[in-house]
Amino acid sequence: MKQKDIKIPEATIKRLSTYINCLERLDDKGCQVVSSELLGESCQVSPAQIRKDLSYFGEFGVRGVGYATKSLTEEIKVILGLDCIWPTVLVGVGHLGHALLNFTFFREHGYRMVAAFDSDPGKIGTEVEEGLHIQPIEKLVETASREKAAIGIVTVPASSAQSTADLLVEAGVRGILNFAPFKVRVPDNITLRNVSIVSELDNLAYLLSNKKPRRRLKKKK
Amino acid sequence: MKQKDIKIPEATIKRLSTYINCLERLDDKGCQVVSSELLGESCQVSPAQIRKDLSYFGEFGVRGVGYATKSLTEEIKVILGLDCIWPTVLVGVGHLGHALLNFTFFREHGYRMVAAFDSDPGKIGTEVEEGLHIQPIEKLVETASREKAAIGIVTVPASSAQSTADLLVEAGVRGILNFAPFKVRVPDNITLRNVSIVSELDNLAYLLSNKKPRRRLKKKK
DNA sequence: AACTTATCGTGATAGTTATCACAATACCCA
DNA sequence: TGGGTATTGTGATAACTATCACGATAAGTT
Ligand SMILES: NC(=O)c1ccc[n+]([C@@H]2O[C@H](COP(=O)([O-])OP(=O)(O)OC[C@H]3O[C@@H](n4cnc5c(N)ncnc54)[C@H](O)[C@@H]3O)[C@@H](O)[C@H]2O)c1
Ligand SMILES: NC(=O)c1ccc[n+]([C@@H]2O[C@H](COP(=O)([O-])OP(=O)(O)OC[C@H]3O[C@@H](n4cnc5c(N)ncnc54)[C@H](O)[C@@H]3O)[C@@H](O)[C@H]2O)c1
Repeated sequence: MKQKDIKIPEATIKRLSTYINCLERLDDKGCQVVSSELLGESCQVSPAQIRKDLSYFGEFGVRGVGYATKSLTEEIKVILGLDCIWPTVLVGVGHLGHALLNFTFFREHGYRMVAAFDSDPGKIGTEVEEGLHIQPIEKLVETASREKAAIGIVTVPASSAQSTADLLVEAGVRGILNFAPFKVRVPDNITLRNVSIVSELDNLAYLLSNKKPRRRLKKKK
Repeated sequence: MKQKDIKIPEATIKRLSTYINCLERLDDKGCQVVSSELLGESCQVSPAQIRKDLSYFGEFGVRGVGYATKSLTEEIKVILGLDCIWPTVLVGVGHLGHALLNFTFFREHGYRMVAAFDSDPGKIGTEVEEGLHIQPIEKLVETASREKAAIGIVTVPASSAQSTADLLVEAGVRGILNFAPFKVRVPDNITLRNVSIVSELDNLAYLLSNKKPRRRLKKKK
């Protein structure tokens, strides 16, 4: 095991999250042991990359054999902090917010939606999910801090993103996942991640418009 | 202007997409000219990074002055291929698909949703957006190729992601944006991008569980 | 026209991440 | 029990990306 506190590449963390998925699927197929080669095949990552990623955190495999599917899954969950429940709140129950609230995957993977807020009076009280009623934005600080929400998801329009983030910080959340196309500012001790679906599509458009049939990039100089 | 065909960092492309956003907001505020410093301030990127990103594609600024807000916006759109319309189809009109279809941002930025498909007979014919009716999945190849769809968005369950991607390829799309948590395989000449919202949250969970109050990362060795 | 100021464009440099290659070693079987 | 095989864990290396520092230069000013 390497020592703690060396910098772990962000890309490694992203891959670990996908490994869990692939491992669970392989486990469903009856695979009790996986090699880095097989796992790599299944999640389209090179075997060496997988071993390197894991080696940042310890030794989880058996040389000559591979990794025990179930226990590796658990180990990775521990690494990512998914072995506990993260109380989460969502602000802005519009189209996207509604989709996220109904995304069962989250619940199955360590996140618990403890409250949802919106500023539209017409939406207050609506049940968006088993036992979860939309609350007025004015209740955010009170409710979120009472529920000890650790994560806040922002799905309000860009123009309200900053004020929403401010409320979440006031309520004591430690991390914010922002879907609005606006770069909000938060204090240093708050972890912020932006998800830009538009950028993903734009990236696709870029690749398509610059890909001439069969052209190969990578030309040096 | 540097020569074409050198490798552009993917991160650069992602940033260019966000620059457009910030530039449009600055333009709304009446800023006709922006310096890399001001733009950097607004989108939380270092001025040097912005200049470097742009320099991959040409010289767009005026030394001692800055960049003309409007024309830089247009230039970046050309770089990303957003100066034309991308006919796009979406498959799987569930919670997420519905949100994406109603996301006006896309329409305003060069993407035109030309068709939406689902396998649920109960959904066929429903109007999801001005003039856009859900079609049966059996019509995908016919409709998408007739409409010359270039991009396909996959929002079906993971178990159907591969077969959906196969249909899109058959229909002649050139790029696929996949939201399902399954690594689909496509031919070499198809551009594929995966969007993993779960990974984003997991990344947040990781950062939160490893951040001790006030600890500073970056310790060497 | 020379001088000043602001800010760009970019080569050089530092830092980060991925790939490679192989020593280490657990299991299997005779 | 010892030799063969498969597959890990990791140091070294290569590739990529960001940062820095400064020369270049356009516009305004005297
Ligand atoms: N729809 C998508 O597919 C999609 C994709 C990527 C990003 N986004 C971004 O996500 C955000 C939401 O998108 P959407 O399509 O769901 O929009 P939407 O208009 O459907 O939903 C926004 C919701 O936020 C609520 N709201 C507005 N101001 C608020 C405030 N100050 N406090 C609390 N609630 C408030 C509104 O009442 C509404 O219910 C936007 O910033 C959008 O750019 C959406
Ligand atoms: N909801 C979210 O916020 C969210 C977030 C991230 C990723 N995702 C992923 O996006 C996908 C869709 O999620 P969702 O929440 O919208 O699910 P959903 O069940 O609400 O929607 C899936 C839709 O796909 C349709 N469908 C199923 N099989 C199909 C097929 N073979 N061809 C065409 N249509 C088919 C279904 O009829 C349904 O309408 C899933 O893979 C999910 O993991 C969802």
